[in-house]
Amino acid sequence: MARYNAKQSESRWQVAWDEAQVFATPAHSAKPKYYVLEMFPYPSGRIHIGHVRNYTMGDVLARFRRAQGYSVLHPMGWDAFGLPAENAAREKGVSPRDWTYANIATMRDQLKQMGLSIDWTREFATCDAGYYRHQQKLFLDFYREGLVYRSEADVNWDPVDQTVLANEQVTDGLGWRSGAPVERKKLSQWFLKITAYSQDLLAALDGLDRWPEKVRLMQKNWIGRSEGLRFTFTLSNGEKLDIFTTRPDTLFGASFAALSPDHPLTEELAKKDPKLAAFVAECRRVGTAEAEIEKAEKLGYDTAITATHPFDPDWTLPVYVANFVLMGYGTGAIFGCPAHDQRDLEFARKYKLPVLPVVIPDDADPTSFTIGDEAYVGPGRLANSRFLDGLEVEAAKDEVAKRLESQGAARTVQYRLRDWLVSRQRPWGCPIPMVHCAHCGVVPVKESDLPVKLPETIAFNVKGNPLEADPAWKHTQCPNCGGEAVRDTDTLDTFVDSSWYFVRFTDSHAGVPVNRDAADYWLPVDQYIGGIEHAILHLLYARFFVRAMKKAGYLKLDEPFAGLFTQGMVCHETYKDAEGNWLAPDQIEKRDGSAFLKQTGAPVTVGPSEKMSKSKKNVVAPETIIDIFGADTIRWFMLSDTPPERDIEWTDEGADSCWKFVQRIWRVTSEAEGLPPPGTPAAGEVHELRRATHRAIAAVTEELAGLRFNRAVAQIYAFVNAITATPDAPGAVRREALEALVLLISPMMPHLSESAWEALGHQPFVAAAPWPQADPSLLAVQTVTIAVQVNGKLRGTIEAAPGADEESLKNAAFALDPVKRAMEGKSPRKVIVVPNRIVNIVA
RNA sequence: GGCCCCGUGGCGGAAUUGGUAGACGCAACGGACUUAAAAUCCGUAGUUCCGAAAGGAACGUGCCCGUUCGAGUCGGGCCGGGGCCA
Repeated sequence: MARYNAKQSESRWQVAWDEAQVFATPAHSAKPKYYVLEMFPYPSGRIHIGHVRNYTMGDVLARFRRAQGYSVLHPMGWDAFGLPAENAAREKGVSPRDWTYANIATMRDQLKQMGLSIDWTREFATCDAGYYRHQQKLFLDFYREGLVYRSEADVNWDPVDQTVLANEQVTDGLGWRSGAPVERKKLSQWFLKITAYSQDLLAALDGLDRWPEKVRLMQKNWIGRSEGLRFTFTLSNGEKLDIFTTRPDTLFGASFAALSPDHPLTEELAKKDPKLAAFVAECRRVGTAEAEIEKAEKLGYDTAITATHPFDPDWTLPVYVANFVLMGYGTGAIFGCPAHDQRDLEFARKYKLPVLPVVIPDDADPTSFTIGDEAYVGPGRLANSRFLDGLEVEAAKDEVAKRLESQGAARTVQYRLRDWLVSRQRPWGCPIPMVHCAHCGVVPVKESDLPVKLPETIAFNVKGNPLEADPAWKHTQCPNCGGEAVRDTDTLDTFVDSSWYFVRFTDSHAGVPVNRDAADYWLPVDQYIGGIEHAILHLLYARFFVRAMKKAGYLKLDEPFAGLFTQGMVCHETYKDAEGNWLAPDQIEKRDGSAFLKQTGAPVTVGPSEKMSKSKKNVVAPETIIDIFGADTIRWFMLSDTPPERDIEWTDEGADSCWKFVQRIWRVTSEAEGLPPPGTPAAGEVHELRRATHRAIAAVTEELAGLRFNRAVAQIYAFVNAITATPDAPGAVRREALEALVLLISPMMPHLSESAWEALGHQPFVAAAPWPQADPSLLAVQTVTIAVQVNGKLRGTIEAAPGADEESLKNAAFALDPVKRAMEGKSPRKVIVVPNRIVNIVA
């Protein structure tokens, strides 16, 4: 019998599926719908192994649900705008458009070689004008709905590259490309009003019961709801200062008040105080990332103004401008209680301000309790706080709020979530469809003039944003007055592109952003699969977008993704030579458990397994694996052993063993001679292989439905072992087993299973064959093995019919030799019998 | 610092959710087939101790304590690793 030739078989079936349009999804179907989606890739150039893992999982699910009788939508597209294309353009002198589309062509080919059951008729790239024109329309609709606004905002400014940087592009205060110190700069920017949905985005998390708890928690923390009190200080210069605090209970521990450097009052004071102006400028030198501000040394500037304590007209607090107070949070002004807030404490220590504890832990002595280097933020009772003394923290908060409400204070809810700044000073993105007119101000582009297309050629030999430097593109007429005007030269954050692509897939060719019928039918996505790195931003933005699109009349949907699965990364051992240079796996050869450089035989240090990355060279190219073993082998590897949410380690041995298993299945299933023809009933035959078959069907079905691919794989191994262990099973039983095997592996190893299906005498396609059904009568066990314990220690087992009565089980247990030995000189005090499980004799 | 997750053979991992710990796979070892190798097939295998052997005993899921007839699973405390927010 010939070995299975994966290469020939795989390309043959890929062509056949394509010609027969097996995976094209009809717009309408009487079947129930199932929308499975993997996070679409950025077209970086080649598929990497993380993509393989992600798309294999999605494809298994798509094929499984299709076989179960669902109408499955399983599309693919390209998250095609973004910085790498600009870098390639700058470095290689190609156009970002050509570079991107060439990458897409390569990667599409690679995905097809994986045998993914994708409806390619729905494919699009976000850099297609046919996609982003609709995004521009959505932007204008959101503008009309009041969900888009323009505002001054602090940005991280790279003075060398003359560009705005995202927080992630700033490391240790330096720009990631230029290495220059980043400055804070104010620019007029476009915002999406995600905070209009803070409460809804938070509350709706509870309903996402098919999301990982971890992701829901991360989103919850990100939205960051906190309840607090807004009240007013009267200042010595006669002004009022609004304060927000989550700890009104600590008001008697206050030792200062502090303003943000960006507070309007600060700006006003700075006009008359050059030293303060200099201090503010100094604060702005740090980037905008909160973590960075947090890490920076706490600095303050004493304004010489004082604030009157709301409960004591004779008690005044110094008012500082402090670098750690954020204008974006609360009112941009705080009162500082050093004893119970770490930042306030650091500030107070530096400026020698009093630190008075007012909350005493229950187990501490109020007279001796002092604060050292750490603020006390735990529970306790109030002290040193006049009328609050003795109250618990929560009661004290209430009491303060109650008393201050008469002075105009209000209990308020504050969120950490900020509005979404979507302006990017980048040329390879979706142009913002707005025009700036000297007479009319900011004017939306007319819908009939959409799309605002990117220029055909983008010049990269300029400082700053090439769109800004392109007069032909930039200058236009005002849609309002027809006079001279300029386009907004910013483009949208690429997270906007990925916030609604899953909607577009429901009808990628519609002349409007959303075909309402298709969207209503297919959405929400039933199962979304992708990396945990998108747990916060992408998923939160998509959730917001669906709400905004609903408001604009496009959708009736509440949540975009009913089910979410976050898969783990693919890792590999790392290698270094004697000089500490990283080495690639294909440069290494292993002998007797040690590693050597292939070329020279020099010893190699084997390091820990880490996420595959170019910098550590521990990458394995999927196309190489597919070339050697075929797609089914790499797919099987991605599903085996490691639970899908955990990091998986790629090993050559593992790949070999998957390849061997492909061949084993081929051997087992291609021996069809002597079997009765397809369709021969096995019902009525009694054989242990029949029971094994139906147990396997039941188990694999359950594991696949729960996305526990590694356990499904283990069940299939066990099933194949059962088949080879019973070579003389009756023909009909054997046929039933082999057909079940082919059907069960078909979502995971689609090409092999088509070939095996054919070898078993069937017409193509197994990909269109229905999922096997387990016969419940064959799942019932014939005998159960019952553990027998003496004092909780295992002493033996007994075989019994399921549901055997307690008395006979006890008798059988006591009859066991090891039990007799263990019971010597003792008498049973109690016997616990758990039906079908265990007999435990307590002596 | 707070919150959350994880810790099981040489390795990846199972364990019906409190009931026989180590399924399945990798690596290893023994055997069959072969001139030989590869491939394949059959078998062994948690650790330690006793025994010539058949077999038997003790220990065993990061550590300590607890609840229970019974704990990988539940509770408390610690150690180690990771994540998110500070």
